[in-house]
Amino acid sequence: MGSTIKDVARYAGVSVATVSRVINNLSGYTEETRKQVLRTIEELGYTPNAIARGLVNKKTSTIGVLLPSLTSKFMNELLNGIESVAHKREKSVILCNTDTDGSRTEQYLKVLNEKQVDGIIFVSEWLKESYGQIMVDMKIPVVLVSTYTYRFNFPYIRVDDTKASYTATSYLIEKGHREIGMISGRRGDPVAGYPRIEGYKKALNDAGIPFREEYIAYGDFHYRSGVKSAEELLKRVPHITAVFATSDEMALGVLSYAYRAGISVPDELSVIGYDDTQDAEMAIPPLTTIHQPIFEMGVRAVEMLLSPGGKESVIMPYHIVERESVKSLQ
Amino acid sequence: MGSTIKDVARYAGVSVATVSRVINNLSGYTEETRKQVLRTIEELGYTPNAIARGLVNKKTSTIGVLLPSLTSKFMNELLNGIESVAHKREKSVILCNTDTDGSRTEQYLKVLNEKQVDGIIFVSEWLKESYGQIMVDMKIPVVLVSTYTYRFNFPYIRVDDTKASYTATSYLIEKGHREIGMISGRRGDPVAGYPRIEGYKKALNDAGIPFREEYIAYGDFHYRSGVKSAEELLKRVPHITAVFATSDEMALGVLSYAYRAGISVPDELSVIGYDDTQDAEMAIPPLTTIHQPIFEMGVRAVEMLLSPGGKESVIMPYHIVERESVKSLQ
DNA sequence: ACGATTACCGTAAACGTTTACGCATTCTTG
DNA sequence: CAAGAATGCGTAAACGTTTACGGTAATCGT
Repeated sequence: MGSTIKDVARYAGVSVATVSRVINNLSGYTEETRKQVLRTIEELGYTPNAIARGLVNKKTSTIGVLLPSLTSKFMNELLNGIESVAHKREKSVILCNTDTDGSRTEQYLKVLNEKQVDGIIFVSEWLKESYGQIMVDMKIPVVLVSTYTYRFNFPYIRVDDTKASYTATSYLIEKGHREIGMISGRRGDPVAGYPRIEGYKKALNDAGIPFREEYIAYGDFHYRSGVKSAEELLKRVPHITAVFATSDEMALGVLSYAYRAGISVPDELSVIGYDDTQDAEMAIPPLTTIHQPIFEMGVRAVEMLLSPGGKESVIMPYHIVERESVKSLQ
Repeated sequence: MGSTIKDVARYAGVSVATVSRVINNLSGYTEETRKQVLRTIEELGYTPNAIARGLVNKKTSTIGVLLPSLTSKFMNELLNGIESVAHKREKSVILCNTDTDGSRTEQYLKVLNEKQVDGIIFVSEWLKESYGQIMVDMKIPVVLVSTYTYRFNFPYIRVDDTKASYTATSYLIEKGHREIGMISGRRGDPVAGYPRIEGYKKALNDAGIPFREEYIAYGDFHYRSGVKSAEELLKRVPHITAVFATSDEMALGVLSYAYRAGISVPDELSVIGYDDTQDAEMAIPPLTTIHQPIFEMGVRAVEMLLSPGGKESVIMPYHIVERESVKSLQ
C-alpha cells in the first residue's frame, strides 16, 4: 500500500541512501536534491516504516509499563506522568496490566522482549525472582516505581513507606488520638503492606501506646475492601477514634461505611488516607492524607529510564495534606 | 545479544526454514527434528524477534488507543476493558493520550502509522476531518468509542446520549422536580455536549416545563469544573431543586460544593450523574446516575476491531442506577 | 598547476524473519 | 513393482530500512 523509500528514490531520481540521509537529516547532499527528495516524499505521501527501522537500528522507541491495575487513581496519575514525558521524548508506551497475576506478568514480559522494547517501567508489584531474571536477560534498562528489590540492581523511585506511615500515625497522635485503627494492604505484601505497618507500630511505640493486632484490618487498596475493613474494625474495636487507611480509596471506603452507619467524620471518627489522589480532594469531607508526588514519579521514571548514565535510585518526598477528615481531640 | 533463528538452525543442524516452521507450528518436519529444534531453542534461550516478523508479515499485533484524558474513571474503565481482551487476543496496546490537543492527536496518528499498528480505537473526541483522512489513508481498521462520524464510515460503539439524557431528566421530573439545572460539557462539543443538552430540553418540553438557558452551566467533565459550575448555577438560579450533571465527576463536584455551602443532598438538592463509574458508588451520598456499560464497550471495541467481517456500529444499552442522591418531591 | 581534501552520491550488505519453490526420499495404490 | 503423491527439508528472495565503503567531481592549498 504505502510507498517505500525505494519509490521515493526512483521518483526523485536518487538512491535510497540519499533519501535515507535527508530523512534522518544527515549530511551528504545538495540543498537542491534535498528539496527534490522532500517534494517527492510529499507527493507520494511517503512515511517511514518504523518496523524496518527498528530492525536495523535495534531501537524501537517503545517502552513497556507493567502495572498491577488500571482502575485506581494512583495508577492513572502515574500513567499520566509516564505518558506525558514519554510522548515528549518521542517514545511510545505499551500498556501492560498484570492484574496482580503472576502468569500475566510473565506473559507480558515475554511479549515486551519479543517486541524489542527499549526499556521497562515496573510498578508497585513485588519483583519476584523470576521477573527479575527475565528482565536482566533482556539486557535493557528497567526502573521500578513504588517498589524495590535487593536481589537485582534495578534503580527505583518511591517514597519511604515506613517513614510516611510513621508520619501519618504520629499526626493522629499529635491530634490527641490514642485509639487508632489501621487499614493495611495485604499482610504479606512486602512493598506497600509490611513497611507501612512498621511505621504505624513505631509511631505508636514512640508515643507509648501499646500495639494490638486487632487494631489492624487488611484490604487490597481498593474501595470496597475499605468499607469492608471499616466495618470489621468498628465492630471489633468500636472505641477507636481514628483510622489510618493506607490508600485514599480505602479511606473513602471508611467514609462511606461511617456515613451509612451514621458515624460522623471527623466528629466521631477521624480518617487519614495515603496517596493524595484526586479521590482525597473529592471526598466528603475532604480527606486529610499523605501526599505522594505521583505524577512526578512517573516523569522521573521515564527520564531515568532514558538517561544513558548510571541510574541512582531516588526516594521522593512526601507530606501531609490537611483537609477536613481529622479532628483534634485536645 | 540474543540468539537468532540462524543460531538455532546452526546448532540444531537444520535450516532456518525448518526452525521457522516448528516455531509457527506449521507442517513439514519429523517429530524428531521438532524435538531437536525445541531443545536447542531452550538451550540457547532463543526468543523470536517480533520486529523482524512484523516486517515480513506486515502485522504487528499492536493496536493504538487514542483517548483525550487518562485521569477519569471513565477512561480507566474503558482502557481496562480494552486491555483485557487485547491481552486475551495477544495484541499489545499503545497508549495515546491526546489530552484533547489536536496537534498531539495528529502526532500520535503519525506515530501509529509509522509503527504499523494493526488497528486504532478512537475514543470520545470529536473526529475531525483531518484525523479521519489520516486514518483512511492508513488503510487499517478503526473503531470509534463514545463518539461517531457521518463523514467517514468508521463503525462506532456508544450509547444514545440524547435518549440517556432524556431519561435522566425525565427521572428527575417524575420525582416531582420542575426546577432542574444542568451541568453540561463544553457547549460546542458535538459528541457529549450538544446531544445531551437536546435530551434535557426534550424531556423538559415533553413535561411542559419551559427551557431556560440560565439553567445550564458548562464544564469539562472533570471534578473541579463540577464544583465551579455548581456554584455558578446555585448563585444564578438558587431555587433549583435538582441538577443533572453529564458526568459523575462533575456530579461529585456539585456534591462537594453543596457540602461546603451547607446544602443537604438530597434533602435540599437532588443530583443525578452520568456514566456510573466507581466515583458514583464512592460518593457521599451514593450517586444516582445513568449507567453506561463502559468496560463492555471497551471489550466490544477490540472485538469489533479484530473481527474480519463487516463492522456494524452498535448502540449500547443504558439504565438508571438509583442510589441516594435524588429525593422524591411528592 | 597539481596533489590533497572535501562534498555529494550510489552500491550493496545487513538486520531477523517468513515463505515460495524445488529436490530427494518415502509412501501409496492399482 | 512402477508411477504418482505425499512428506521432509533446504535455498534464496523478500520485507523496508540504515550505513560502511568506494568512487567521482569539485574545491582547496601552496
